[in-house]
Amino acid sequence: MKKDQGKRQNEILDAALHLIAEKGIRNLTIRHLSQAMHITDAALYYYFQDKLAIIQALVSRFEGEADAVEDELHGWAAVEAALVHRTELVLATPDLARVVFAEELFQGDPEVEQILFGMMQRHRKIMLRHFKEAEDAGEIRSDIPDDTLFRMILGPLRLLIKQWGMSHGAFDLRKERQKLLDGL
Amino acid sequence: MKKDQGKRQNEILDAALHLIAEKGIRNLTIRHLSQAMHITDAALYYYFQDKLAIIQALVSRFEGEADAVEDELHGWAAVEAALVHRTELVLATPDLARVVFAEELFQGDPEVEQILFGMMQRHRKIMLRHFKEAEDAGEIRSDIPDDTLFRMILGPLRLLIKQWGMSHGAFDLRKERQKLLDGL
DNA sequence: TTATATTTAGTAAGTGTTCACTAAAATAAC
DNA sequence: GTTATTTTAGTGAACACTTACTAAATATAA
Repeated sequence: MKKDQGKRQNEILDAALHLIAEKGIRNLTIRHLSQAMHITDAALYYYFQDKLAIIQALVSRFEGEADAVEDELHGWAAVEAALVHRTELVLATPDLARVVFAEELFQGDPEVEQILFGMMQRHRKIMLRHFKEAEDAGEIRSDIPDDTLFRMILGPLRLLIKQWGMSHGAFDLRKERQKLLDGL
Repeated sequence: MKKDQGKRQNEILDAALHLIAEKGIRNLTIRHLSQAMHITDAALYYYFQDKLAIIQALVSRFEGEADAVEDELHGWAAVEAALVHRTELVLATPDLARVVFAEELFQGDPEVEQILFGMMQRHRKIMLRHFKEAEDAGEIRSDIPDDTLFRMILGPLRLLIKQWGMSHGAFDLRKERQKLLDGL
């Protein structure tokens, strides 16, 4: 169980993500996953301890991708960059669009829920910091509470990505994202 | 199979909603549902043809509640009323908060997906009509495309309700809703 | 040969669903 | 007003199948 496990593990995670994107979390079963990988179900346990480990790895991997923060930017520019980064991430991995903002999918798995919750909190903190900078720089109104501001900016983005995912990429995500940024 | 089936059916739907709100859609099984009702699993089939019928009834019932439209209001007032109505609905049935905007929960059931899609389209049309009226009345900017406007208003509301649901009602939904309306 | 990778063959529990049957209540016939 | 019939609301066992998971044997590659 040594060297190239990581590579194969990633292939498995890709397949897992695809299964979820296709038909929801209920479709992510050991059997389906092994069939998608063209191996036996038992073979999966060579790479992951159990099913939970697969889901956890999936979630963790996403956080790694999502938090490629651009530390050079500040204020409103950083907020914009974050929104752009999210949509680009989704464009690069369309399966993500049907999973990213679907926290309910993992409802019932307390351990996964906790990981997800931690992720959201971290992300929220980063955004709030950017807001503060933007307010100080006079780039945005300062009469709106931070949490409300967070909802007013992230809410539309989430809905946009969700609509795009549900429609299976039926419209131009970049174009709609730009319209949204113009509006905000 | 006649008269007061409706009443018992509704009790079953309440229990079903509760099960979903608790631990996600995976927790809605015939066995769990029958146990929650303190009857046998077989008895459920006295009231519903199959499991799909239960989910369909649940979704349909929600639409009935959600579309209690106030036809007297127009323009921005109607938009505001709609947002208020949604939050009040959620407050009245907190279990809803963990299910309402979680379309992914039903991913994979094509029939349910279609019902849900129809619901969303109808809702969207109603909102767009209100937007048009509000624009004509000069109550809101008219330089933002309708779909973007829809996302900018409904997105934050969805996120707000979702956060409230995930936190199990940890904050004052009415207060946060008001802050949101002030911001918009 | 020795790690690495995968299969075979199985487990116990859970899934939706159907079946034949029943006690009690409401309805109809006499 | 009692008897006969039907409806209501359920039970309990079985069905065919899926779930996550495991131990042991086996093939593949260095």
